[in-house]
Amino acid sequence: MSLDPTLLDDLEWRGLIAHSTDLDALREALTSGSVRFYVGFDPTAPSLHLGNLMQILTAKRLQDAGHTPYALVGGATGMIGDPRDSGERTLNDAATVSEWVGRVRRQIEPFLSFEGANAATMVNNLDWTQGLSTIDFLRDIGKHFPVNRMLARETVKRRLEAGGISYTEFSYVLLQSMDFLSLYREHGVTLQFGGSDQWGNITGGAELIRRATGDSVHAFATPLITKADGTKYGKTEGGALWLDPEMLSPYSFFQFWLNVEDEKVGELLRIFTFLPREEIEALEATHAEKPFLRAGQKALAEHVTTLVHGPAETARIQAASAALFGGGDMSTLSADTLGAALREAGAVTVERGALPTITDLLVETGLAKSKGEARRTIGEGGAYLNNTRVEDPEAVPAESDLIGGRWLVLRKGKKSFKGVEVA
RNA sequence: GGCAGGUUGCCCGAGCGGCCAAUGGGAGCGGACUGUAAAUCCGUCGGCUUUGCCUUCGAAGGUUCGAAUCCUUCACCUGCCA
Repeated sequence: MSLDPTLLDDLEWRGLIAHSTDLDALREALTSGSVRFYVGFDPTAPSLHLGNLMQILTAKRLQDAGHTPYALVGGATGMIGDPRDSGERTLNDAATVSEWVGRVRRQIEPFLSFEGANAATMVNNLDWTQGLSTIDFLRDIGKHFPVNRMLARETVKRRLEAGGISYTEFSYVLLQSMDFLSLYREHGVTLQFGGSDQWGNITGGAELIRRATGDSVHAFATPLITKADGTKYGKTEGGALWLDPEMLSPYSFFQFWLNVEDEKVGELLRIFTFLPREEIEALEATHAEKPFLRAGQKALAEHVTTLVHGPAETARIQAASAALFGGGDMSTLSADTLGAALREAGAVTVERGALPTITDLLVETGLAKSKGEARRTIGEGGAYLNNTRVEDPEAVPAESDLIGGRWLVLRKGKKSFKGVEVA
């Protein structure tokens, strides 16, 4: 595999480097041979999410440019949990963490190539921590960490002000730093990157390597993506923006990208797609001129959904979105088209001849969490059957409402659709 | 270990015996305006068999006609002292 010398320029142009160690030294390393690099993922949930995707794609960019990935899933660090501002984490038990390790691995694998000269390797930090004795850990690792430096870290400072931090989480940085040292010694890994919230842990590792071996290694951090108003990204009605289709339907995933704010489209295209620079700049120009076309959002939704859920699924979602958001008269749609669309959006089946009220249907489809909420939605004028507003909470759909003889399209607000199939 | 303060709905935070399903802000949800945007404005925001009923104010008891509000015990958190 030949090296792509423009890699670092491309990463910088895409805005993927928020912090870094000496960039000139890194550039030198990246152009003189295949650099072994690592990026870590802690199994703190059964699925990875939006923020992790940025790291996965960045790893793929590096591999595509000829460098060698070590993808670390934190079976050990996941047992501890890195400190975050929202306070002390609840510890997960070993069985849970171990199951999540497997799920996270399977999510990462499709993005990397495990063949060829720069094949990727999956590693688990449990492998080099579980046999380590406390005394060895304190002598070999702990000795290199001045507590005054650890206390000065931003997250720790904030936690101390906001009510304290346990020794467990305070020690997290030692574990992650040890990972870098271990991968450096065992595999010759000389570059680590991660999210900017991990920057303290990442530099901790680089510093540990320097103190323990005298060698200097490379690191960079990707930026934290925020909405235009500065708040955190990655929320949908279902919670975080999960990559697992069981936890967030591909349809909702697609919709998330399609609804991205105008100001963020360019940034997200650069970070989350592999489109070349000229194409992204052309999209941005189109977008600036005619924002109402939302060409940027459409390209973004299509490309990212294809990366995560595949081209076939993406095509189905696009057809579904077109059918549901096309407005107008739904009764002209064929039952097949509509059925496919509604299964993407989510659908429930009810028995023919025993149709429940609109209120009950809103609850059954999950559009409303309780009957009270369903009634409220109807009272607010936010409930629609086949694109027609429903005003009576006790209304029952008629046989003549069934599209193609078996489908009802239930909508709450502007964007939430669910199907009801009468069987 | 001692002393003091705290624990209220998704989050923050009022309430300090009846007028409390509980002020206010944020988030969320719906409507209007739009481009399935942003901003703004309006409404809504425990549950139900909904002119009423049921369950909520860290947990369990108690006082009272009546408690989120008073008392007791327990749990957890914070600060100061040791």
